[in-house]
Amino acid sequence: MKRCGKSCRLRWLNYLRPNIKHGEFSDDEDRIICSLYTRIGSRWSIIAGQLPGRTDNDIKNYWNTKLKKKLLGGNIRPTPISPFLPNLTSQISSPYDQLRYTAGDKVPLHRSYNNQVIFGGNEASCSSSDTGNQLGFHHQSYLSVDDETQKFYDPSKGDHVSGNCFGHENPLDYSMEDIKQLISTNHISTNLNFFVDEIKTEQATTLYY
DNA sequence: AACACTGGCAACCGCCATGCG
DNA sequence: TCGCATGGCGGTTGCCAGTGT
Repeated sequence: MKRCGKSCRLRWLNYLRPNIKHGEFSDDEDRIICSLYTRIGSRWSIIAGQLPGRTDNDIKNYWNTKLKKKLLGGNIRPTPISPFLPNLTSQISSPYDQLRYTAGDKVPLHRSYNNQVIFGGNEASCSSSDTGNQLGFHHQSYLSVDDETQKFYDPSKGDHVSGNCFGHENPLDYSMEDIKQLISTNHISTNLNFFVDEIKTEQATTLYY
């Protein structure tokens, strides 16, 4: 057959295997893919795990060829200016982010909340510390999501905070438009990757979930 | 009709992890 | 512990059908 074992295996896994779903993705599947992508980036195998019958390859192709364009209208916009945020005046502390921001720039798509930066569901706290570190914010505390109330919990206040950065009461509630906005910044996976790097190098000291 | 261009998708590549003798 | 085979994964390539000129 002029095929190596690995190639055959791949063919089986991605195409021939029973119960593989071929054809159009449903709106629900779109939503799940988008939601997970904004949270974990291009971890296709994990995303595929949430979509029975879909393979990682399938989802990767779908994202790259259709979904991304569908969401962004084929136009990946440059980082927009968020109306939420104050000007950055603090010192940039991360060499990483010096490539992206300079003092006085505005930070995209994160609402400043008592010097906290918020985005993204349960990752809010890690993202806030991440982004905060990048941008040189000085955090007094972090926000975490309370599993029972599904609200952010601010330890510094000892209280819950309603809503997410898109104004939804449930911090885990995102519309497609929200996700579209998040992705369009082309910023999220970078943030998460940066944070993962911090974990790897043991620079991260606090992680809430 | 012929050619160029584009988009979708299966397949490939390279790297890393794991299992096993 | 080492070396090899295999598996898993994300990024990329190349084929091909459809579309435009």
